[in-house]
Amino acid sequence: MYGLHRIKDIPTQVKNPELVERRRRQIAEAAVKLFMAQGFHKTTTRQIAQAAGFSIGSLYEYFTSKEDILYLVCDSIHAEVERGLTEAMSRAAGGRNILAEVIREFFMVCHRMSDFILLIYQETHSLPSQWRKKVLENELRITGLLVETLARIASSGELPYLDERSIELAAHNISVLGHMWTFRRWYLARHYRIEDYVKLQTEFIIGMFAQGRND
Amino acid sequence: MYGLHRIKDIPTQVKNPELVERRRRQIAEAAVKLFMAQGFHKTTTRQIAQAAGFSIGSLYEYFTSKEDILYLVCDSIHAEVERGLTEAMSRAAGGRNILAEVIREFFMVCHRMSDFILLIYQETHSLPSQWRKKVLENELRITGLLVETLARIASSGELPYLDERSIELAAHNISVLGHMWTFRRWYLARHYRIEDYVKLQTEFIIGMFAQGRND
DNA sequence: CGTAACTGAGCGAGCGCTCGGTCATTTTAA
DNA sequence: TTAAAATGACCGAGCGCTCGCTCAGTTACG
Repeated sequence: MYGLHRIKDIPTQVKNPELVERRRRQIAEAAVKLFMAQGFHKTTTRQIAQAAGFSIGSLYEYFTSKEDILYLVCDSIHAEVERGLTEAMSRAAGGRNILAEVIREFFMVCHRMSDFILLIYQETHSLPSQWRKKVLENELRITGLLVETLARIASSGELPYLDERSIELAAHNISVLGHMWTFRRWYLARHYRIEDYVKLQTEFIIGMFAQGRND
Repeated sequence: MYGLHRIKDIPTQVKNPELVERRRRQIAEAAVKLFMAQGFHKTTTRQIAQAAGFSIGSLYEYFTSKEDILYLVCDSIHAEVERGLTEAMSRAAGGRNILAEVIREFFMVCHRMSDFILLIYQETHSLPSQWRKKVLENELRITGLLVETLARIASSGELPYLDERSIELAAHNISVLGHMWTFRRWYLARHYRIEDYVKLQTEFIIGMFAQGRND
C-alpha cells in the first residue's frame, strides 16, 4: 500500500523530500481509515492531523488543501491495485488457463481491497476536476492491463477472434465485475462466498468469449 | 419522473397532502438538477429553496433535513427506472428474442437516465443509514425484475439450465453492465455509440448463457 | 545562530436549521 | 350578513456552530 509514485505534483512547504514522502504516507494512512469510516466530507482536517499524529498546522505544510489528501489517497489505492494486478499477470503467465487465472487474481485483489475501491467509487467526484482526471487515467491504465492480457491470449489463438473494440469492452466488463463485488457487497457477501463468486463469474466471462454473433 | 409513491415516511408540517406532494415534486425537481451539477454537499439548502421558487423557511415545512431531500430524489429516480424496466418487460414479452430485447430496453433506460443513475452511485452513501437501506432495497427490487425475466426465459427452455444462484448473479451482471454505461461514460461515450454498446454487450451477455461448465 | 519543521489559537466565511411573525382564507357565531 | 377568531402556508433574518485554513511564535538541529 501507499506507492505514492506520482505525488510530485502536490506542492509542499517542506524542503526535505524524504521527509515529505514519509509524512505524506503517514497522513494518507490515517486519512484513508477516516474516509472509509465516515466519508470524505464528514472527516475534518483536524481529525486527519490528529490521527496522523501531528498538528493541523503541520498538515498544511505538506498539502495545500483537503482535496489534495483525497487525491493522494486515491492515487495510492490505484497504485496498489495496479501492483497487485501486474503481479497477478506475471504469476499467471505460465499457467494452464491464463484467462481464468488472471480473472481469479484480479477478483481477489478487488476482494482484498474492497473498502478501498469502494472509497474511490464514492469519493472521486469530490475531487477538483484536474485530479479527478488523473484518477480516471489511473483507472483506465488498470483496465489497459486487462486489455493487454486479453489481446495476448487472443493473438495466441486461445480465444476466438475478437476485434479490438470487443476486446477493450470485455476488459472493461471484467474490471467492473470485479468492482461489483465491492459496491454490491452489501448484498453479494450475504449470498456468495468470494470463491463462489469468482467461480461463477469466471464461467460467465469465459462464456462471453466462447462464441460470436447472435442477433 | 418523480413517482414519489413511497414518500409518506418523510414527515412534514403541512396538512394538505396534495399540496405536500406538489411542493415536494417541485423541490425534488429543483434539487436533482443542483445535485447533478454540483453534488449533494456543495449544494446549499438555500439554493434548493431558491431554485424551487420559495423560501428556505417553507422548504423546512416539507422536510426535516437536507438528507430527506436527497432521499426523495433517489427514490424518485428509482421509481422512474423501475417504471421504465417494467414497461420494457411487457413490451418485450411477445418478441422473438425476449432476452435481447429486455437487455436493449434496460440499457436504453440507463442511457436516458444516465445522469440520474450516476447521482445514485455517487450520493447514496451520503444518506442516513435508515434511508440508504431503503435505497438499496429499491435497487434490489429492480434487479429482481431482471431475475424474474431470466427465470421465465430459462423455465421456458430457451436458455440452457441454470440454477437459481447463477440466474440471480447473471441478473446483477446485466444490471451493473447497464450502470457501467453511466459511471464509465467519461470513457465509453467517447469510443462507442449507445447502439454499438448495446449490441456488443448483448452478444457478450447472451454468450454468458450459451454454454456451461469450464474449469 | 540560522534555518527548517512544527505548533495551535484564532479567523471568518458559510452552513443547516429555527422561529416569531405576516397574510390570505376559512370557520364561527351573533 | 358580517365581524371576529382561527387556521395554515409562507417568509427570511438570524442563531449557533463548524470547518478549512493561516500565521506569529516555538522548538529541534546542524
